[in-house]
Amino acid sequence: MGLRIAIFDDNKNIRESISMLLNTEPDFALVGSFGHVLDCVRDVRESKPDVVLMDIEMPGMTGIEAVKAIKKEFPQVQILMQTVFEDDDRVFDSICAGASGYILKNFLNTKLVDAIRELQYGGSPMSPSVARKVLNKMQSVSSVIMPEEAPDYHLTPREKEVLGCLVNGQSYKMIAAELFISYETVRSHVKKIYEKLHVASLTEVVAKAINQRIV
Amino acid sequence: MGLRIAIFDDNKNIRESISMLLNTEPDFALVGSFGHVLDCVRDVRESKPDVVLMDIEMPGMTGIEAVKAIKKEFPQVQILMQTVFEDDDRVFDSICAGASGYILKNFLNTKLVDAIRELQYGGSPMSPSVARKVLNKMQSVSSVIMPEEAPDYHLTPREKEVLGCLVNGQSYKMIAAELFISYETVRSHVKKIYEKLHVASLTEVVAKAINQRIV
DNA sequence: GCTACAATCCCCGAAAGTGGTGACGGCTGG
DNA sequence: CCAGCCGTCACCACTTTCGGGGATTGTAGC
Repeated sequence: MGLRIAIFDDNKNIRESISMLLNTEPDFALVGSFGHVLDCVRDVRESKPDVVLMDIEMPGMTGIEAVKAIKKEFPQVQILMQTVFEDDDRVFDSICAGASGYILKNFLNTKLVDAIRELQYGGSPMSPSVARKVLNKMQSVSSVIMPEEAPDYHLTPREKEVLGCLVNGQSYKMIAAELFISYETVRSHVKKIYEKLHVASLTEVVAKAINQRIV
Repeated sequence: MGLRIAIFDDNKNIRESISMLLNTEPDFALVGSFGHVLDCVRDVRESKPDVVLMDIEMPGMTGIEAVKAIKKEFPQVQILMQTVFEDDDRVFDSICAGASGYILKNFLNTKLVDAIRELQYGGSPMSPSVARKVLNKMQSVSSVIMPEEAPDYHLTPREKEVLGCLVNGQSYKMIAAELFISYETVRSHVKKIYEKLHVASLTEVVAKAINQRIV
């Protein structure tokens, strides 16, 4: 049984080149070749490919949106992006959209078959230069998702509970009702929280709590 | 001029194997070979490598911490992680720590020299299987850093400015002073913001603004 | 020229939050 | 057993925010 492959590329010559490349591999079956992505979901549904080659620069809907749409309907489809540029943001966006590999058009001839094989075996082919961009992006966002050791403010469990309600935008009254305590008690907790977080207003508390992931 | 390389690996045999591998390349210079990372910063300072090969499994300080320490002092040093496992989390942690490449020990013989060359040229060598793990991680965190399509609330520039001050915990008075407008004007803007964000209190505004990165 | 809207300003009454101070029971560790 | 902390509640005086109005200027678009 062969590997079913579909191409999306607005350049007819490239589609034909790829087609010829794939023909050299006996177990590769080209099941679709499309010049635009406007009907990409339907195209994929009908051609049922295992692997999709997607040009990142496409007229109409961009290749990245197409990836999103296809991945949403057919999560198991492996998508290999092909592009002439190594644009940082688009590499990143493609990955977030669900692309599994990234190949430069300059290297289609020499690398395409290998790349597809890698996809087949569960890898993510990408050139080291693209990988570098991915890593850079990753490092730049790691500070966002890991907000350098959050200082411990020694909040008691109850205080954390109140804090959680605050960041949900609840008023003292609402919190009192939810926690089955009096309005004044909520105030007491909030006052303690103010002291411990060294702030003086609700907005500061909420901002600090969210930014430092105390919630 | 050659490329200066240092090795950190607790296995003496591996260090020697690598040493021999590197010797086959005339422009590679092994400037350090260390069995532990306890003095890694000092070792790097003294041996001044361009590229560091770091074993991820090390006694005492872990290789990942070592990467962090080295990168902090010498950000320009390229670090290639080597490991026997393709552990998702550690791959991810290494990248966040600042590693630039990832190579499996099984493939040291065939890939090491190529990998170092890639590093030299500004790439990030990694096997497709490792790349896949990186991509997976990336996709899983993308939802955190891009919290489901941020709707556009059509805030005017001025409103965004006020909103920015709010999430900094400033009171209306302080904002008025900072933006050189009257207290009442600040109120007007805030009222508009309330309408547009469909909220009814400052805390909700702050929470929404931060969580949806409107700031 | 008219409309739309951003940006500025104003007032009032009601609601919510802030700061300080004090108090009570319960539980824990020295 | 007593000091210390958590969690609970209360009162007072004060500031700030909220939710309705309404008003003016200027600018951009039809």
